[in-house]
Amino acid sequence: MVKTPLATSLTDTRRDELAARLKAHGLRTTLPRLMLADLLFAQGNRHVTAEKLHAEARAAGLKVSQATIYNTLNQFSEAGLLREVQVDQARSYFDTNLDEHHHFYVEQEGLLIDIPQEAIALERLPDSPEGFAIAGVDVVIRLSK
Amino acid sequence: MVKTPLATSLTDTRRDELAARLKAHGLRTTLPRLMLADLLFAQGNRHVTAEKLHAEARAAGLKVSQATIYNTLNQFSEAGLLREVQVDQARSYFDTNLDEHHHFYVEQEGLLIDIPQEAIALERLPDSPEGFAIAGVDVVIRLSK
DNA sequence: TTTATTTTTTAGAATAATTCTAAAATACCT
DNA sequence: AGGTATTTTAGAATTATTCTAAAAAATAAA
Repeated sequence: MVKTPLATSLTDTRRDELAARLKAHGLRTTLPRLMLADLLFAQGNRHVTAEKLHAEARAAGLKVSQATIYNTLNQFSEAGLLREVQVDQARSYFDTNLDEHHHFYVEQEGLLIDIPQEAIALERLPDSPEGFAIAGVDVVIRLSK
Repeated sequence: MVKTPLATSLTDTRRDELAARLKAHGLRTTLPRLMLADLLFAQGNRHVTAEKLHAEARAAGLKVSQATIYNTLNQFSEAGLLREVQVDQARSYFDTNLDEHHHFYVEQEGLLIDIPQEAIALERLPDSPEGFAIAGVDVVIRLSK
């Protein structure tokens, strides 16, 4: 008899999909990773902080430690399942949208909104200083009420 | 007899200039502020972290506490003498260049380089979401070797 | 399937940047 | 100079994140 702690909340198909995705990115399939992946990837693109994801996980009945949240977010980022967004030096935000794109950020509410790359015409770009290559171009449009 | 601890490193003219600048921005003239302002504004535009400024201050012979460095950087920012730049969530950077402009950032070296606003053609900008106004547009070009 | 090996998870301590606190020092006003 | 408000300070407190070393779980081997 197999113990199914709460993986019940995932259908078999869903679990298989997510497991395949983890494996494809070199990550072992574990219950915390499956559940966190489900929270992250179930509902279109999202932006989360470690704290928010932890709260969601607990709300969903997953008893997972803070350290695992951080480990998972970092591993997912390194594996290319998430991307870290730099908008607030106080908190790290992780974005499930892997396309090149930009962001609106409402600091007062910690709210991040995607801007598709095509929505901004970044015509001219200055030459990089000697010996450096462009690793990425991030546009953040800061909003206030 | 007046004690002149080390304000000696500032000429009278320089001290008066800086004092006027502080006053114009609603800040009292104190020795720490004068000396830090001198470090910040003496040599064209600069980017500093609290730690770097503290090191410079001590190297210049100013015995100033860490708390004062933070207070001063924050006050100068609020007063509009500095602008905080968001490129690294681990550290706060402060920029003496108040013009609207953008940045190259070399994460590995903690190196920030200004890009004049005109050097980037930000043609189309998307409409802000209902009820929000644009507070600023920041472009960060991340560089690597 | 049992066993051995490697990877994960975890609680809690550790770290690092920054802020807070309340007391001593300094600046400014009259 | 004297009185009041503002600054500075040392050190404690806070917060996000990482580290540690041990227990748990996953894969590989037998």
